Amino acid sequence: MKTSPQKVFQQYLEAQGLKLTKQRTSILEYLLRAQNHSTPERIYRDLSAQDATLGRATVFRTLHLLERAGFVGKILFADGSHGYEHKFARPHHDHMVCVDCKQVIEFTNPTIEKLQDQISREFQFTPLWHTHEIFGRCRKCSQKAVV
Amino acid sequence: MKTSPQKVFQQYLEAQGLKLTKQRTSILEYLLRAQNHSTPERIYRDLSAQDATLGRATVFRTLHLLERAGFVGKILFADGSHGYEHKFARPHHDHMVCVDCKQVIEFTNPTIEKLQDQISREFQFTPLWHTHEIFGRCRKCSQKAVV
DNA sequence: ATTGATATTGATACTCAATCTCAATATGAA
DNA sequence: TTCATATTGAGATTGAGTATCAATATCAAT
Ligand SMILES: [Zn+2]
Ligand SMILES: [Zn+2]
Ligand SMILES: [Zn+2]
Ligand SMILES: [Zn+2]
Repeated sequence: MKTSPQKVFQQYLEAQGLKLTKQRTSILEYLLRAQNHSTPERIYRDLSAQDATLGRATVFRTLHLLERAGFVGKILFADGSHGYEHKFARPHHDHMVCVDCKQVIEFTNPTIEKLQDQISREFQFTPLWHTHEIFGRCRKCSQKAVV
Repeated sequence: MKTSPQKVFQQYLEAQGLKLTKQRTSILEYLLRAQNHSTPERIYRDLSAQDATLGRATVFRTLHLLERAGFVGKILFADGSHGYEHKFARPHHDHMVCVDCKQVIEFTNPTIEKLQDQISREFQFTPLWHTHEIFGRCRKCSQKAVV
């Protein structure tokens, strides 16, 4: 039995008494397709090129819905803006963001994750999620920057 | 010989060919005084209560100036907004932010810091700064939330 | 202390992302 | 097919942050 993201989303909506609409499907599939991290504005621009009636509000509403459901996560950019990435069949990871070329490198470090839990426990803090981003210059941009 | 934050700021401005104004001093001192992390809007509201002529733009400009100089750092809140904290005579630290009462707990973990450098090295990434925030519920709010 | 080049300021207008409103529409259970 | 209700999109609105620019403050040189 195969559980596609679409199916999982559908089941989530059903469980919440919400409806599956073509807009929601279309935004979900955009995120599944996307290589880089997508901004709301970019999603809106790209999708409304296909379907001119798509509303900006729906894009924001759907992203919030997906975020609440835990199907997408935020990524912070160096300028303070942010984008989204889907979390279907992808383990938790954090980001290194190049301040020059905006490239995003994903990393995972089990030790850091464990230490975060340990620190939380020390403070009797109940962790729900975290943001861990290293800003700097990627290999290529580091070399250029020396010049 | 004592170097007050004010003195350090003054010297920085001088070195940059910038001028020391009463607005800049006043914003710096607000940050030094502040216990909690201050938002631009809060700073503007509080300071303009004293000096009704203070402009919003000056608050933003000064915060950016202080940030560029490395005298203040950002803190991210759970709703995506952010505040500032001064960095005079305070070692680097990261944050745990309570999603209920908004309380901010500061933590330091040398192992995590070292691991970040190590990861960066692996990717030949040159780290400049990082944001590491754990969102969740503080001790008090965790207890309430069980109810 | 006065002068003057220039950095700074604040009022205002503006931008842009994100949200709100609400009438029209789509969904899906019955 | 029906119909209660969840959803949508156009357009208005908010709110944080920025740009403009004439008036002002700073500070180094006199
Ligand atoms: Zn992590
Ligand atoms: Zn790069
Ligand atoms: Zn740190
Ligand atoms: Zn709390």
